[in-house]
Amino acid sequence: MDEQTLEQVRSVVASIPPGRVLGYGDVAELAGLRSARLVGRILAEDGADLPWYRVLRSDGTVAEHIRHRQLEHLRAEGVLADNGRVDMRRYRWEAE
DNA sequence: TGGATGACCAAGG
DNA sequence: ACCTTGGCCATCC
Repeated sequence: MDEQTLEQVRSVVASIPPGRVLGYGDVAELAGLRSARLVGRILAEDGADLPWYRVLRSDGTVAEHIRHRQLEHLRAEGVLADNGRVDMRRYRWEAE
C-alpha cells in the first residue's frame, strides 16, 4: 500500500456528508483506484477515525460482521435500513 | 510459486 | 430474489 492511495481514499470518505452514503466501488472510482476490494481492506484496518459507516455495498447491504454497528450509526444520521438493506437510490451521495 | 481469503462488483442463470 | 463466475488487489500461509 502506498501512502498516496491511502490518503486519497481517506480524503474521499471524509468528504461524504452526514446522512449520505457511497458504495465501495464509488469510493474507489473517486479515489482513482481500480479495485473496490482495496477500499474495503483500507477501511477495515485504517478507517477507525473516519465515517467508514457511510460506505457500504453497492446494492445497499453490508457485510455480516459489522452489520449491526454500521446500521446503528446510519440510523443516527437518518439513513434508515429496511431489512438490513439501505435504499441506495435515495441515500447515495451524488456530487462531483 | 500457488492458492485461499476478504468491510467488493456486475452480469448471467 | 438467490447463486455462480470472472475480475479485482494486497496479504498470508
